[in-house]
Amino acid sequence: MQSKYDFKVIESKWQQYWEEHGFYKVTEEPDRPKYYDLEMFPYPSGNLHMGHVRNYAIGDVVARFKSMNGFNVLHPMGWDAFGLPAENAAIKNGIHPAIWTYANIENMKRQLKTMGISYDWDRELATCKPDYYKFTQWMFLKLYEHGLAYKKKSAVNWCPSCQTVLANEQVVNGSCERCEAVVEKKQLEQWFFKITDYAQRLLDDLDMLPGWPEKVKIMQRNWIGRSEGCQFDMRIKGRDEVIPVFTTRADTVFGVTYMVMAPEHPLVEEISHNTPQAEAVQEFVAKMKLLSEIARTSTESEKEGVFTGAYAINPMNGEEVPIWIANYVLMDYGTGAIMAVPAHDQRDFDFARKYNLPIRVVIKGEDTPLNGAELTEAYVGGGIMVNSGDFDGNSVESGIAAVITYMEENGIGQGSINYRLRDWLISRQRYWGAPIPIIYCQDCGMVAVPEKDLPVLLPEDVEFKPSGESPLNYVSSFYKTTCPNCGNPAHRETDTMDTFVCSSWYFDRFCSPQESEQPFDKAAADYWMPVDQYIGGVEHAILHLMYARFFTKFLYDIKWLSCQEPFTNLLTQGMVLKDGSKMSKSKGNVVSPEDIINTYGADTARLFILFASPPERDLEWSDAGVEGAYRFLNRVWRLVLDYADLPQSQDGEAAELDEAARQLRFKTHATIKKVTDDIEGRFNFNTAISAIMELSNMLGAYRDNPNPQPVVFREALESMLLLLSPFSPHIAEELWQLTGHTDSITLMSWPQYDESALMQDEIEMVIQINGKVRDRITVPSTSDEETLRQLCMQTGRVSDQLQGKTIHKVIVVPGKLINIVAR
RNA sequence: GCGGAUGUGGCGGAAUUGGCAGACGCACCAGACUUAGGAUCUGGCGGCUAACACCGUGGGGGUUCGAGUCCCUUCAUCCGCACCA
Repeated sequence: MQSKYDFKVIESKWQQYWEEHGFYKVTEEPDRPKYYDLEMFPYPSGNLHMGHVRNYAIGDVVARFKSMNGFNVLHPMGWDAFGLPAENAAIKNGIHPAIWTYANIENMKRQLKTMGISYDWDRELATCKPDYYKFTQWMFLKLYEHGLAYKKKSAVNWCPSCQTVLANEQVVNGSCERCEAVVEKKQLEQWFFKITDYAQRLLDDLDMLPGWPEKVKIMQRNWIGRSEGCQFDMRIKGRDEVIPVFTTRADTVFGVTYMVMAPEHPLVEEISHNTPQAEAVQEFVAKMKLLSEIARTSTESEKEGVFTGAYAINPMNGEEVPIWIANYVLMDYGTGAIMAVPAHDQRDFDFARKYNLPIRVVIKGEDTPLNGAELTEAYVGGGIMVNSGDFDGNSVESGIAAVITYMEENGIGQGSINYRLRDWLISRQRYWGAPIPIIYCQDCGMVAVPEKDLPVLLPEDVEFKPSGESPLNYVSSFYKTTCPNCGNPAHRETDTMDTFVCSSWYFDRFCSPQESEQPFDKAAADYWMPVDQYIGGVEHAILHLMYARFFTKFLYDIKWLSCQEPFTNLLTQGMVLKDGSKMSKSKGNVVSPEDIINTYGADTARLFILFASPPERDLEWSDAGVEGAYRFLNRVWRLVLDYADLPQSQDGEAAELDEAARQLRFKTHATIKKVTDDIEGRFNFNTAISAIMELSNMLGAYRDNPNPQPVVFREALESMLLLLSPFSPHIAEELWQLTGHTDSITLMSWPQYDESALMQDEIEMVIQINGKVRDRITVPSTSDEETLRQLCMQTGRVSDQLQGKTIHKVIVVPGKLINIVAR
């Protein structure tokens, strides 16, 4: 016998077998329970990395496990194939993004296939293919039709050195991730999706997702950032305009001593015009414009501002207060202007102290001074309203309600809710994305491309240069078109869509990826959706998962989907680390999955990565650990080959089991139970694998038994292979065949444990004295408490320990321990 | 600053409901087989001990017959958000 099993031969043999027999192809079967198991599809960067391996290994265990448990499992894979790296490669190396992308997909698919994952490759999709992005454009049209896609002027990240717009993700600490130039803000006409219309539902429905990690839900809640308060108008002294403000602290409205507008506020220029402040205001506004978003809004940067020369009137008490502009007020939250209450808001307090603005206390807490000058910091706690006219005496809570009611009754303002969530900017001035299907006609204005004209195809012959504009601007065959309304000359929108748009509905497409007339077949989606288990990195906790939820709700509203949430259960896997930090080229600590699979095989790679750590946690890569996994599979190999010629299992029980056989049978069924619970209940694959190792260890020990009982042994061996098969499917298939089976192990049912095998006649119990383990006794499992009390006193060690002590109490935990409390 | 997570042998980790701390694996040590071993098998392996005992889950305190697990407090590391009115 060879000392090492030949994984190369075995793995390619079974991969070929599965493929030839169409093992993982699925169709809707209304009579069977479905299970949609999905891993986040990758960006085709060119090579699989360990994070992918971990992601897909986890997903494959789930798929194979569910399949063996009778579910009709949909387990597809595809490519998030639009995106910047392809275009950057084009700029740098002169390779067309499409060629680069498809070559990468080819290579990654090849690598993925060597992993032996149970994908239905017939459903493979790539978001950059016209048959896919046709429907990404369809999604845009539907949103546009329902008023949820709109265009507005907006500040975007602009890299002055690359001469291009950057996505938020490409801005690292205020600088361009590629050239490290400081990113500026630039005003551009941009397309947005009105995700804010769904803010409340996106927030509320998080409660319908018990299968999501609490961490992710909290992050989404914070991101949506709902806050309740009220909005009211401040009149400007001597002018007709009013400035609306939003506050969560209506109870402090009598403490307003100034107000602040964002420097970008549209009224700033108006109100400072013709005042002595005009010049200072213009200077300050100009200065702010030059700053990056980070430099402008960071908590670290000092608060700065200037007086506008204008005054506002507090509608509650008629007081005039100066209007300032300052860096700490943001144009895109609330109304872009605030009432400032320095006594009860730390930011206002800091600002007031710096510019010597008055501070008036209107909430009296315990031991807080009533004189603003004595405050050392803003008082933000609870207390009683003071200096607030008729409202004095109210608590913070009742005061907020009372002030809002008063405002509503007197037409001053009203209760209002604000969200931190912003609309989703989907425009990209890039080539390698789905073109936004809009046409501009001189006569008709903005016209949506009719559905029948989709897809708006990306032209192939394009010149790539970093110009700050979409390369599509320079392709006249694309740019120039005719108006679908009037037929006059018109031009196309040249922005393409953010790739997050493409990934917001791909899980729907997987249900029926061949559809050419519609994005997906409703019946198929009704059968498969929602995704039962979604698995991927936590880095997508907010953006991708929020956008996908938004799309799902929208598709539900327009009656294309019947589920309101796309992902019932979410597993966020940890990172794969090497030497304590993330694998990266710059650190030189990258371990290549392809090398590992070549050296040890896919079964070993999968087994190690699942064994080393539970899935949610970060995983420290260990070459020695991989060796260990490989050794284990070789032990299993030898163990099975040693006994491959055992007789087939017989019906019914073996006549009489000796003690060793009973123990082995107990272990077999205990392992089935443990592995099942670990996979199903909590995805703890590491402990599931360790349980299989224990069973294999016991089988190894049993080989020395002079009187082995073949039926029990065979049951143990076969159970071990079945339990191992979702983790390391190739070796399990091969050994299953070698033990005389003709059907693939993939088609077998998951083993069921026999409750009666888990019954033990005798159990070991721990005896504690005052909580410390002093002895153990083996007793019949049926012993009653009284018997146990007596038995435990009789052991030598216990009676020694009890010398000279009085027993106060004896606690019996059935099946576990006896604790004698003695003093 | 706010929010979240984690902290257990030399290492990765286990202990699921308050009940034997350290399963399983790695590394290491000893032995067997062997011309040989970086293969395989057997045994050992938290600290301190000759042994008994004692100590031990980041630190301190508490609840309990009993705490890695619950409560209070504190430290460290990591992640997310960050002037959100």
